[in-house]
Amino acid sequence: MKISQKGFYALQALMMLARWYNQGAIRIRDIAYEEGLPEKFLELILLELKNARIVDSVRGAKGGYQLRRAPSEIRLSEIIRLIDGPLAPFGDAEQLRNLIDRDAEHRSLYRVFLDVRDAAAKILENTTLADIVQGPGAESAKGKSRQPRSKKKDGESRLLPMVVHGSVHGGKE
Amino acid sequence: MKISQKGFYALQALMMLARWYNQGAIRIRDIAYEEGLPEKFLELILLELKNARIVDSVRGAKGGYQLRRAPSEIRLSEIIRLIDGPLAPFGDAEQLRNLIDRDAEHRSLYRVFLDVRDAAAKILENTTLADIVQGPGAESAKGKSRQPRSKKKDGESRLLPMVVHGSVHGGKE
DNA sequence: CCATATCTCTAGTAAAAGAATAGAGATTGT
DNA sequence: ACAATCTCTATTCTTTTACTAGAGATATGG
Repeated sequence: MKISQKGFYALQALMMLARWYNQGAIRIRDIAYEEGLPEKFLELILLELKNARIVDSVRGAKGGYQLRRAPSEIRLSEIIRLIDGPLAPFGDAEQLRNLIDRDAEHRSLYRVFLDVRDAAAKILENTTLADIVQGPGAESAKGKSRQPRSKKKDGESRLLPMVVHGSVHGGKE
Repeated sequence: MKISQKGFYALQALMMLARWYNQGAIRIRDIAYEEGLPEKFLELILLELKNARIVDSVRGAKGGYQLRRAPSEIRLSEIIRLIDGPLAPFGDAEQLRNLIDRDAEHRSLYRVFLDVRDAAAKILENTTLADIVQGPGAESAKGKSRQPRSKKKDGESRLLPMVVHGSVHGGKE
């Protein structure tokens, strides 16, 4: 199993959305800027995550993206499988199980591959976005509560809006 | 970590060499034929394995390849690292450890990646060629002794020589 | 010592995957 | 209406993967 740059971008973006869970939609541009990702590329990634029903979009002005489920309900395995394919280091789990049954000559090698994939799956199935972020979306069993995030200074993003005329858009204010 | 076709070919070839451990050199052509691998490609792979001191070659007529160490001394991790790179699903272990120290924002994600790589490493470091073959090279602690291999019928390979005028070349007869 | 078998080594190449970029279209807020 | 956003299709550039080709070096056997 290999996590591509794209897969890593997806995870970064989702971590950010998890931190802002339940606080309204965030624009692609802001995610790209904050995480330092190529905007147009991120666009495609978010679209893919949307089609996979992991995130939701709000279109038009004041639009953006948000998680469709709680961070604790989104497993890393799901994201990685979507973007980068099977967790197995060679082929996929089903294929490996078939080969273990049918190919006597290489059976034990395939078994090792399957063991590796099971080990990876065990970790990634049991880790959710909530486990790897701190912030609104973080209340799982495993996050040992690390450093609080640093405040960003104000640019033109909607992420830390001035209090001048209202709070964060999308929050049920 | 992803095992490429090339990596799989390497493992197949080495498994075959392990089965024939201490029984003399085997020609590229025979390995390719027996395992159904592209000969010229396998040539490059074996060369790489040779430069990495995993196999040894005998040049000239009656030449071929053989393992340089006992199958029980050749770990799958070594082969996979050589052909397909680091076992980590993203970057490599050292890089991940650095990022865990320095990148507070993504620390816990990197930690998960490192956990996955450690799990894979644990398996692959502890599995040797002896564990996945049956035959002369198989005497480890874990192989649960599976089916004996099927005999091949005689073509023009040196693998099952006629007893007509001498035994297998390279054996210390 | 020549012919043949075999490994050695350097190039090349076609296809796929990876990592974006571009731009027009659809929707919504004001 | 108009600007801000997401939506979607296409295109491009680079790297990696998976080979293939062929000349060179070396050993064996006769």
